[in-house]
Amino acid sequence: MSRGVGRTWVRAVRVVDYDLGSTLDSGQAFRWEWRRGGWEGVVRGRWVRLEPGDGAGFRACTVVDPGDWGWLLDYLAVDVDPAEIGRSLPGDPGLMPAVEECRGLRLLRQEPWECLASFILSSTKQIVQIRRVVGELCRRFGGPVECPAESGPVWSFPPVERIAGLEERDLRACGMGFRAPYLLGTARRVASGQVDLERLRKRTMGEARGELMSLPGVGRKIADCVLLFSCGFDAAFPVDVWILRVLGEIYFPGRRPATSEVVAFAESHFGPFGGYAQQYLFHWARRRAGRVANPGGDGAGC
DNA sequence: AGCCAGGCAGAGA
DNA sequence: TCTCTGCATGGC
Repeated sequence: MSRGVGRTWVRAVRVVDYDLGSTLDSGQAFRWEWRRGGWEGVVRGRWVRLEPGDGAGFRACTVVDPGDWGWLLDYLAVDVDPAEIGRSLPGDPGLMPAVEECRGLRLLRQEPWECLASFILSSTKQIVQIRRVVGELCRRFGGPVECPAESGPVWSFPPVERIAGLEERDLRACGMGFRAPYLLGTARRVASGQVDLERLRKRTMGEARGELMSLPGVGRKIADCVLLFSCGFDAAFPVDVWILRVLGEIYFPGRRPATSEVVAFAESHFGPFGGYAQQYLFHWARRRAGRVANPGGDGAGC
């Protein structure tokens, strides 16, 4: 619920090599918006504003009591050390520019349902379009989230039970087309308790992937996105059209490898932090192609 | 105007 | 197992 009065909580987060723009606007999450010099979004049901700092961190603001801020620091993965990841990844010449330029990018620890639903809606859609459909889904079926008047209104991501209770036409009205029955079918399976998204992170990556791929509209790529962006499996390596192209350029010059070949290669080549390599390459390739606005960037890269 | 987008599922070889 | 196709919608 928007309101014009009320107090604000502020926390200075001290962290090096953290770039909010490349983290929040690299196609992992679809709800963050750049407004008046800060990134605004909803994390664990709370409205949050994040303002870039002087290079040694950033500033976080909420309008409800944030407690110890642990929920936000966990979501943003501020505990992750990019230097350790850089040492773990292979020193391939073709990979190095992406690793160096995207050092400040973190993999978020998102809520599984929002992540899964968003990526079901992502298939053969451009990121700008995914953002629009997800926004429409929240506007129609989410609940009000308290925020400053000048930032609102803001809605939560609809709970799985809410989506499960809708009809296919309600979802199609959001502009998601043929993905509507996939989202509805998955929502109903999750809401019924047949699949427990919260427990996926406690299982092996292979088990969690199999569970996700049993859901309608979820294949290998979308399953890997959920493993990587919400379950903490940093070795997961989603292969989409961008990654297919960029890995083709670097590792398969002169031919066009099949997706299955690239998936198998990535699985054995990049190691325990392969997912970071994947996101570095994805963001780097999209930035190179001029598909990232990069607001608030310092001009020095990602 | 036409090609393509952070794919998936089903059919046929 | 691999390849091909239909699927809604809209950006560039």
